[in-house]
Amino acid sequence: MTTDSTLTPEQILTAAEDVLRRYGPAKATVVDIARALGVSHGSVYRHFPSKAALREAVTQRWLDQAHEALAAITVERGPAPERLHRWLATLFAAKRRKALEDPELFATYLTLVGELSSTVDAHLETLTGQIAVIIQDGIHQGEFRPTHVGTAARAVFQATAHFHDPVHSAEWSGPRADQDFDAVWSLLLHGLRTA
Amino acid sequence: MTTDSTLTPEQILTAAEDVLRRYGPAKATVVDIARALGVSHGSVYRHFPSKAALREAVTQRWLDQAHEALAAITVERGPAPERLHRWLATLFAAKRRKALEDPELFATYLTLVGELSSTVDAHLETLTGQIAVIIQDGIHQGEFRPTHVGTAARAVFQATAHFHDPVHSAEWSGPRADQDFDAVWSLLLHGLRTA
DNA sequence: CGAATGACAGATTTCAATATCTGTCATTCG
DNA sequence: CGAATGACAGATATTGAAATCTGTCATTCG
Repeated sequence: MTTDSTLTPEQILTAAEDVLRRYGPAKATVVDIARALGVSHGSVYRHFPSKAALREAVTQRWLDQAHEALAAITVERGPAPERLHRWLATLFAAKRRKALEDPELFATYLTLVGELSSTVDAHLETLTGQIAVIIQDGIHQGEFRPTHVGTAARAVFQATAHFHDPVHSAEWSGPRADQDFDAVWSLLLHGLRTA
Repeated sequence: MTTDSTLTPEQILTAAEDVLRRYGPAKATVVDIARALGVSHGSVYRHFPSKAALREAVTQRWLDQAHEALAAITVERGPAPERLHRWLATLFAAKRRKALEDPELFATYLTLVGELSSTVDAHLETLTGQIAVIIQDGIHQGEFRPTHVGTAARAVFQATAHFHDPVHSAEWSGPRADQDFDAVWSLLLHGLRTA
């Protein structure tokens, strides 16, 4: 049922997302969210200890959904170089799409990045972990030079940070961005490959 | 003479730098700068058309001075790989040093980056141009694979952006930063080298 | 005559009063 | 008895009036 008699965290999260989209991260209040649900704002605090925790949960869910395609690529069996390229291109495209289609929630995410780094750090570790898996596969396949995969994964992530880092989202428009990404990718690919 | 009877742009820039350092970019006013010089604020407007132009000139001068060592490395004759590494390390170190030693002027620069991109773009073009020169030398020396030097230079600059981009200056502390830079450099070096 | 001044209008910033919000909790509701 | 309420205190945000600043220009100064 969509209109259950008891209030669930998921319902609150969805309502919060709507309110965030409508009012933006600066204006959205817990009272607004409670009003959207037809309950008192005290009830919201039964499920989330603070507004910050609620915002964090919204962002977490939004981020997980935005990145779900990446996990799939990670566990594929094909050639690692192609998979790594596709993984990075997908990450880049997902961030760009979200920034354009859902600017209010993207702004919320950007705010979160600035104030609460632990959630973001965890996410970044998940992402570099996925890169590490693909690089490991590439080494097994004989496509990539054997190296410390963790170090290499961090390097690949940071070298492409300019293209997926939300703080640079303003520079992601235009065809130049894709050209630039290809140029960096080309360099990284040669760097990872066996001699 | 330090206390000439006529007001020169250089005097204004130096006074502006002092005021900026003392009050920070948000509080410093043209009236403050004029007071520091013992003149009316109208006089300042004889030499600079606007406050924005004055701030831009201050940042320009500060940036030029911060990067002067880079131009020297560019025109050296030694092996390109070592020079490129040193060039990048110098850029990284210079940014980091300025951020720590001169936080108020660094904040001014950061403000400028956000609002007036043309000056910054010009600076960035100068820097990528220098990278291109070194890569070109490397190709001549047979150290680097022949490629479009402009494209490769942009790629190198963007792949290392995370380490010299002022908006990420908060992440430049600790030994992790140097390790990460080395890992990215290693990847880029292999990518540039001849097979 | 060129360089500097200071009064001025409009734009921006400050500041304090007011309103709203966050988070708590004793109480009510089912 | 657990879930929801709404009144409350302290923190934060909004607002509008006053102060300050930016940029101009007719005038003065050397």
